[in-house]
Amino acid sequence: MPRVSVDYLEARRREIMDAALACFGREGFHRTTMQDIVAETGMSAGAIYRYFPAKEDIVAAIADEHHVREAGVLAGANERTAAGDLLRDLARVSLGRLADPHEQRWRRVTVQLWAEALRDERIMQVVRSGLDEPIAIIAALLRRGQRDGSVPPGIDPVAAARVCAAIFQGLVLQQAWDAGLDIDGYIGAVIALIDKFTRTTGTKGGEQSGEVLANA
Amino acid sequence: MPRVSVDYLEARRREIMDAALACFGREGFHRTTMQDIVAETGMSAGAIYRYFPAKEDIVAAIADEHHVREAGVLAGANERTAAGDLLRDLARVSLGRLADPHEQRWRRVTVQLWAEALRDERIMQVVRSGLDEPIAIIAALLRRGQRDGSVPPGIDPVAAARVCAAIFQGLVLQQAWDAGLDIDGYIGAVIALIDKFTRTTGTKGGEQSGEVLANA
Amino acid sequence: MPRVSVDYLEARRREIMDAALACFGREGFHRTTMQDIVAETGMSAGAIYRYFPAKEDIVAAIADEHHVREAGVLAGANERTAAGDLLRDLARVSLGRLADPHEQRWRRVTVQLWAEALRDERIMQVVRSGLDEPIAIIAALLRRGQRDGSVPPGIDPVAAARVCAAIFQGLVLQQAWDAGLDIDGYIGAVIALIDKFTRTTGTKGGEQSGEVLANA
Amino acid sequence: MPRVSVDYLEARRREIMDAALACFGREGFHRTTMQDIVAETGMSAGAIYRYFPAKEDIVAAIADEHHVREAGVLAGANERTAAGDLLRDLARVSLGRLADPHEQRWRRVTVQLWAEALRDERIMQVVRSGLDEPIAIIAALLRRGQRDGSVPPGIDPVAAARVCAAIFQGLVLQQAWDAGLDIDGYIGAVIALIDKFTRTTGTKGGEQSGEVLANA
DNA sequence: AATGAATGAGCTTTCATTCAT
DNA sequence: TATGAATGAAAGCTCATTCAT
Repeated sequence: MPRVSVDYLEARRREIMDAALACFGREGFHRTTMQDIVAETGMSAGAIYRYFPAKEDIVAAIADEHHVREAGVLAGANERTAAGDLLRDLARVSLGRLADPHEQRWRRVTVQLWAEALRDERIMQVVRSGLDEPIAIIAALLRRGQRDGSVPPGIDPVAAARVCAAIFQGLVLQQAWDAGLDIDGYIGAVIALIDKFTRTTGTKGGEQSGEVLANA
Repeated sequence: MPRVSVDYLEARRREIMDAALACFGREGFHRTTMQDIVAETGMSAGAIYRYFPAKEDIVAAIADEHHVREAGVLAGANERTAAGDLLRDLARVSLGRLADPHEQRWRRVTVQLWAEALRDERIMQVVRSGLDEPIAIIAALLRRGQRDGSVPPGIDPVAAARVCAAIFQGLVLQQAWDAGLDIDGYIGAVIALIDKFTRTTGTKGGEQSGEVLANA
Repeated sequence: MPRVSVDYLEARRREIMDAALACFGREGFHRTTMQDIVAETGMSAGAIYRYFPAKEDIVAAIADEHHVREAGVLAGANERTAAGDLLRDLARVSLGRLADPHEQRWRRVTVQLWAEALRDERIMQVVRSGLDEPIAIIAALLRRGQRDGSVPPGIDPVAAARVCAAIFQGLVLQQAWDAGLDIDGYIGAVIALIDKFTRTTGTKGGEQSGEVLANA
Repeated sequence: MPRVSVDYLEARRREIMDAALACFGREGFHRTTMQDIVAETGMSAGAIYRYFPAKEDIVAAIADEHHVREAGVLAGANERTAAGDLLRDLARVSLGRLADPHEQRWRRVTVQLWAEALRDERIMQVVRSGLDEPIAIIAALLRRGQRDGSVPPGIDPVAAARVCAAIFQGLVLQQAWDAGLDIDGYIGAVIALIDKFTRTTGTKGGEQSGEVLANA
């Protein structure tokens, strides 16, 4: 019989992660001290260690949550839509999400995680699967497009998928550096690129609604 | 009259920066201790402090050098070549450079710098000008292309330039995570994209030599 | 009218002390945390503090129990038996008791108490009376032996009693370090020593039964 | 080329160990904080960590030194003297050494090491060889005595050697508890015991000089 | 009465930097 | 000038104890 509800424990964990997210975004993982997180949460040091055995585990938990959030975006991408339409939708949704001010806190932490992955295998696995999964999905989508003729043949689908991922990553980075970045303009340029790259199959590319994806 | 020659001082500075680069690439800025750098150089702690007043200044010097190296790549890009050709060359040269094994050490440090910029204004200025300058150059190039009809109108040149930069940044990141990445494949996909995007002006896109740029 | 019976309270106290004994034997007083004891008992932290106001008091209670157990062994030693016989019986009973596997848990804790006595006056008093009482009993016994001629004159009875105590203490220590120690062999050597030291008064030393002592 | 002489480094290490010895004797290993040792040495925390990588290593170094000191006492015991004489000399020298006020600091630490051995394998090995080596030496000596008839047959030499070790250990413990203990009286009782136990071979036991042992 | 989450002082250890030699 | 031993503030983490529920 737990003295406090599972919800309560979850809420506490959330509080800590939110506080850590704020601190990490501000100062980075290494410059953020446990005291900073203690101060941000208003809890005591001991309380935090009840939920996370070490500072490192808070970072790992942040990395995991990051991954879960990113992974959700691509969840509906296997639909039977035309490749070009799907690509456009993916671009609109995944890039468009960066415009949400509620998500802004995560941008800076994402970049920190990229760097941290280089020296922490645990985080590397998380961020790498955060890259490999989208690449696999997009490559499959491009392969399908090549079969139905909407995507030019003679292009390595995986390499092209990497480019798509890069277009996403670059925006994350640029927006982390400059929160005021014109994301809609960026999306416009990306859509234009896709339009040129994929053969439109009836519907006009630039006017697609984003509703092909379930969880927009 | 200086006791030791300027060359000697330069050489020592280089030694320190090389050692720091190795350490930073391995462990990141924060996990690298001055003792690590001391051990890597074979010098004494005191000697290093004679060349850099603080650890932070070594990082800043690394950031500066990083910027100088990156900036060089775009130096010859203002030529009067067709926009599409120039873009292809830029892609080949700047992306192709990442394949050079001698440059590999820098990749991991570059990603570290991206993260570090978020909390160090000094580094932010360096990395941001490392982004803004290419964007300005490419945007100008695209604007020229739009004027001569080789680049589609109705696209924000700055936004499109950002996408180009993102394509570069994403590759840097992906290669930092996986040194064995297929860079040539990636370049192929990028060139294909450019081919679709720009109207070829006589010469066939995919066969351009990279010699338009001076310092390849 | 008490809510719970005295027996119940006693039983819980016992549980705690048993758990503490197990923990202390394993990890020592200082390395044992209250959480260890909580886990070992299966009770809550609060419950334990209801029975012992502080960790220190558990240690003190253990010390007290230790003393009570040891003191019992010598209880019947004032009998009017010949000094040599009594010494032999004391040796057999007090040393022989160490062979009891049920008592093994206490050995390691005994050594811990010896060390702890050096910095805790409360424990010092307990362990010192655990030494002084046997010394007084054995010294009296030797003095009696000197009067009746069975023990050599010209020997300080207290010093000799200290040697007897040492022979006991040394075995405790050696067995704490090595639970597989040959205790019977050790007892044999001690008996041989006593045989040489005391003049046998009719009965042959080595064949004495241990039943002179009441609580064997 | 070391900046400071080896002697200097040795001296610094000594200082730390002396300070630690004082602290450990006063408060035990666990209650002694690094700050205590810092204060006792007058050095800084960092300075101490230059000589010992962890607090545990100071304890281990103390244990090692303890062993070296104890081992020295038995070094000359393989002489061709009569077993009884050798035993008496061993008793006089090893027990007598405890009377030296300069050695008093070690007594309390010895008892701490006994307890610590129970939960630290590294220390266990040191203290156990500090027991096993004397036992081996004394057992050999007793075996020799049994061959030449000066020691009673039918006694397990190893068990008897354990008893001798116990007589030493017991005195260490009792003196740790009470620095004012009458050591000479104790030695007298031990010598009397040896006299009864071993057949004197010409010289009268009680009058032996302690000079049989080289390093008294 | 019992619980166990919370507290926070205090622990060991690290490391950028200094400065006597 | 170069050295590297020394500094000491500050880091991450622990754990005896409390007290709202």
